[in-house]
Amino acid sequence: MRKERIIVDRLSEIISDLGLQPGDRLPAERNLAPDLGVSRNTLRNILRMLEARGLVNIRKGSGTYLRTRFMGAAIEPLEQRHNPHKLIVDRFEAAYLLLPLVAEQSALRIGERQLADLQKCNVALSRGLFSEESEKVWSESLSFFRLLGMGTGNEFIVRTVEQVCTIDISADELVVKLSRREREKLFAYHVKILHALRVRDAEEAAWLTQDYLLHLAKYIEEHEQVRMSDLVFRAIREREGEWEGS
Amino acid sequence: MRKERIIVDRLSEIISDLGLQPGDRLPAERNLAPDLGVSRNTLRNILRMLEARGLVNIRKGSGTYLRTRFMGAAIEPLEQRHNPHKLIVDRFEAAYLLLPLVAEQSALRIGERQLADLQKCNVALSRGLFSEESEKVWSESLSFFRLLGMGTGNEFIVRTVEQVCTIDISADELVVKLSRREREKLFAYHVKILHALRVRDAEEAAWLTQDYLLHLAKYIEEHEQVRMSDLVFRAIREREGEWEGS
DNA sequence: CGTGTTAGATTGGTTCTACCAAAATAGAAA
DNA sequence: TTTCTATTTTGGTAGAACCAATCTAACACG
Repeated sequence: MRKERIIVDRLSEIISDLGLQPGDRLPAERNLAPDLGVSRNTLRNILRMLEARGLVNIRKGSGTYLRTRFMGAAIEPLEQRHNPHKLIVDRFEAAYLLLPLVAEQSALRIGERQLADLQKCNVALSRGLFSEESEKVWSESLSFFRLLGMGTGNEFIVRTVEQVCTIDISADELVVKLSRREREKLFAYHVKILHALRVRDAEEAAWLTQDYLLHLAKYIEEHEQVRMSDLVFRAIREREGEWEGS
Repeated sequence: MRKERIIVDRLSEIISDLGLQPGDRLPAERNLAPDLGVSRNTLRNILRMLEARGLVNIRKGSGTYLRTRFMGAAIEPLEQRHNPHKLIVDRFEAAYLLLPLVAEQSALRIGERQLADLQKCNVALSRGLFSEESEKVWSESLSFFRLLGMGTGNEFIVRTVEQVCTIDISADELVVKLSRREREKLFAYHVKILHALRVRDAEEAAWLTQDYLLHLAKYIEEHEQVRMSDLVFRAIREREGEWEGS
């Protein structure tokens, strides 16, 4: 993935040399590829990636158009990792902030079919509980929140959830190993959240989602020597008291 | 984009026919491509897209591994556009929900350099106010919020803001024409938001951001015959009272 | 028997060339 | 001027050849 970064940097230079503004068309692939020292095919992969991130706008037969001049900056955060765990820390912070809102809206609008999908997802999860491949379980758990996002029916919210709920194995991302007991605990949240959605209790759904995330974050802090962001850290400490009671 | 959907569906069938579970390796690209009736090249693009969305896990020299069995559902929402304005409606709703939180966090952590970037952005905006190219002004306005997102230093939040603040010209997206007076009004928000960031007033930054969005949403409702989502619609009506006073 | 090494096969990644399809453009005809 | 058509430009797909990381299994050694 490092190679792509170099190419995007070169591309940024070219864009800035040409003085391209948002909305302008950038050179055709056939001309651009040699300048970057890669094949057209590889360039296309990169442009597709940039399109997925909304930095560029590809129109068949017409050209590829620049959407924002802050291109380097958009890729930049990918390497500011002073902390090797920055990815997972950022992920949890973003999830802590955004997912409860998503759950709240989802509770208000989710349809029967989507509730059924969530049900299926939970069933798959519960089966996974008895296997020892914790990685799979975690990945199904992410699917649950993806489906939750779809419940809102809002395309942009779905995309946001996708971003937050997608672990990038190709990066050096932490793979969390969960104990059996912990898996059961977390699964209980899934059940409760689904129930809250069914009875349209938006507030409860949001609260449970946040609780789930904080619980998981605390577990990771303890077992993987990861220090969460201040925001999440404080939120965990605040809620710990309530957990004691249960 | 419709073709990709069909192929992903076929792929889902194959996966289910083979009884593949999350974690299993799916057939090699060379074997899979013919079964799907596409070239290996095209298949690779699709697999890359699925990887970006976290549905599969590609390992060079080893194979492509399935991560979740909910594959078809992940592509679905992209085509439910009964309402031609659904894109902009969804966009405003997502922005209304998410951006205030982003502004709040940004106010707490944004650095001097990034504040300077925002300042530059505002200067560019104010210059644009006197030209008649309202489209570009709007695009700079989006840059403002992009930079705001970067102020949080959280990679995932940045990506989220990118999604929400990026208009997709290739889709049939509405291009908003703003009157001179309206542009000045909206620009005033930029100045106020930047000031709030400078003095680290998180609450004020969040409130102003929300206000800005609702103001703009109301304008679009009136001038473009767009009916915003219920959530945004109600929020506008609630806040209208406060606007009267000013 | 166990273990480390190595050669070959497998698999994703890249390059190259040719061609297809949508879009933009220029020029002829009305 | 407007409208239509032919041409050019541009992104999209196809298929073959080759590179590089990985895995596999046979082999040699202790």
